[in-house]
Amino acid sequence: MERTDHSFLSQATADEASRIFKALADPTRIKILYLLSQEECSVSHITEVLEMTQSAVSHQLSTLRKLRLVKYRREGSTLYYSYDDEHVITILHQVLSHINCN
Amino acid sequence: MERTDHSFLSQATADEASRIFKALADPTRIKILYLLSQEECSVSHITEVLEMTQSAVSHQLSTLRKLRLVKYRREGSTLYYSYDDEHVITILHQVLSHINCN
DNA sequence: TACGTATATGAACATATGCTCATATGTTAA
DNA sequence: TTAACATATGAGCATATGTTCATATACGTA
Repeated sequence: MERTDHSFLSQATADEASRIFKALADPTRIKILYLLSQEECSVSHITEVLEMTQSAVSHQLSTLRKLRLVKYRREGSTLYYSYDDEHVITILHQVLSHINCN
Repeated sequence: MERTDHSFLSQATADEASRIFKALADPTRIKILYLLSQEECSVSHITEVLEMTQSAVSHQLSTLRKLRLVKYRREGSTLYYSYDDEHVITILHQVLSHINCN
C-alpha cells in the first residue's frame, strides 16, 4: 500500500494460503480427499482403492488431520474418515474440472 | 468405477492437479502471482516489493514460466512479467478471500 | 569497444516431504 | 488373558524444494 496504488500480501496471508495449497500438492492426498468427497471411508478401504500400504495412507491421513481437512468417527475397531473442510473440497473440485475441461 | 458406485482419480489426473497446487504451494510464488494479478511488473519491481534478492525472484519466475503460469515481454533491458493462466489466478483469489473471510 | 544496468542460471546447501519398515496402540472375540 | 485385526507412529532414507553466492547473458550508452 505504499508507493503504488496496489496492495501486496502480508507474509502471514501468503503463508496461510501456502498451507492450504501445500495440503493439496500431493497426488496421494488429492486421491484421498477426492474419495472422501464422495463417501465416508475406512482406512482399509482407502488403502485398497489407492493400492498403497496401510502405513503410507495412515501417515497421509495424519497430515490431513493436523491440517483439519479430515475428521473421523470410530465404529468398533474401524475408523471412518470424512472431509472436514468444505471450502478445500470445492477448490479441489474446481481444479479437477479445470483439468478435465481442457 | 469397480466394486463401488464411486469413481476415483487416475494417477494422471491426480498428478496434474498436484502440479497446479504445487505451483501455488510456496509463499513467494503466491506473492508474485498476486502482484501480477494486479499489474504487469518488472523483475526489479517484484524484487523491491517482496524485499527479496534478485536471484531468488528470478528463480521463482523461472519456475512459474516452466509451469506456463506467467509470461513476459521485453522493453529494452527490462522484462515485464504478467500472469498467463486466468484459472490459476481465480483459484488463488478464492483461497485468499477464504482466508480473509474466516 | 567498454561499461553499467537488468535479468538469468548453475552449483551448493539446508530443510522439507513422502515413503518403507518395524513396532506400538486400541478393539473385539474366544 | 490371549490372539487377531484395524490403525497409528517413530526412525531412517531418498528425493524435492527454496535460497544464496558467484557468474553468465542481454541490452543500452558513451
